[in-house]
Amino acid sequence: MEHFDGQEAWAAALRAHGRRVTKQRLAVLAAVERHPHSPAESILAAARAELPELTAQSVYVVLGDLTDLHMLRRFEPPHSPALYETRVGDNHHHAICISCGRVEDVDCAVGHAPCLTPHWNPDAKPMTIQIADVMYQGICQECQQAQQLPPHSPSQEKEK
Amino acid sequence: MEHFDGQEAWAAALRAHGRRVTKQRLAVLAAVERHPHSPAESILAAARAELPELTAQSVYVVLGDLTDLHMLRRFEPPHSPALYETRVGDNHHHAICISCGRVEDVDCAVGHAPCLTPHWNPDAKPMTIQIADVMYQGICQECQQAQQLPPHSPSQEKEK
DNA sequence: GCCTTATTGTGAGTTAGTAATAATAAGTGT
DNA sequence: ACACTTATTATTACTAACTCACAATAAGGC
Repeated sequence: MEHFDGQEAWAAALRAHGRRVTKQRLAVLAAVERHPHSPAESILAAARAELPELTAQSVYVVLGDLTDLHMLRRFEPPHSPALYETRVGDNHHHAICISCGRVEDVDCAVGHAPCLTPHWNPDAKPMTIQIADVMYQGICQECQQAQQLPPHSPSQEKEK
Repeated sequence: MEHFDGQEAWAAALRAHGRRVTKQRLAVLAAVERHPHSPAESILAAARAELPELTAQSVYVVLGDLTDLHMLRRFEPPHSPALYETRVGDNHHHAICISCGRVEDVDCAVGHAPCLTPHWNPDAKPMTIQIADVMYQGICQECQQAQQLPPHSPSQEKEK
């Protein structure tokens, strides 16, 4: 298997954050890396491929802790459980298809980090902004085509 | 009571959308208008002030339907139930204090609707974007001050 | 290898909803 | 004003996605 270097990199990052290196954490990190934008349940399923005795509660605990450490990023699309990814620190955004739920990464829209300087209303008390989570919601090309098909030639290209 | 005109305006809007004008819907709309950025539970409590027999399930149904009609706007901050507001159609954003949960409205950052044109990665399939939900997360001034107090003069200004 | 304490597992409990159906009442026509 | 049709609401389950308390286990320093 070629996941030795990834393994080591994650282990080093964990130690750097003062965390013990456990197979549960490594399995979760590997699963998130292989399946970006996944909910806890899918991460559990993926991680169990290499660590069958892993429990759901451990996944929740590990995901929460690693998110607090900023080793993982968590975001919550509307009408969806929380999703996780390993791409952190670059202030990128997400586009979600409201029809099929597919998620795409989108680079920060306005250069570096202008998203972090909102225009406050005169009467608002400004906050110190740490992150700007931008969630684009729309319809992906596939779902658009599926909807535009004439009503009497249905359910043929819906497959994947 | 001076909520006659508001009452009538909501009633007209409901009719315009082909919905019947019920006291439940009017109570929910009035409650959301008076308590912007509120979760379903708070809206229920507020609406019951004028309509005690209203049920939680009705509030969920009404909120969902009115949101679909775009008479209400719904957003889901992280670690929070969905919040509702009557300010719709102006593509404004929200800033949430990660410490106390307070929510502020923020006008659209870059003029009119540039938030609606993300920069797609070369290999991504662009979606047709309908809304861009921008969620600024930071720390409000009050929470900031509370945190910066020296550790040995605690819990005095936390009260509201 | 042993020992301390972080980490994980076990099992129950909670929040924020959704779903199915029966009861009610808005608005239309008379 | 009255009846009637059907949207709307109430009632009652039921579920998803977590959270919490505590017992069992195992990392990593000695």
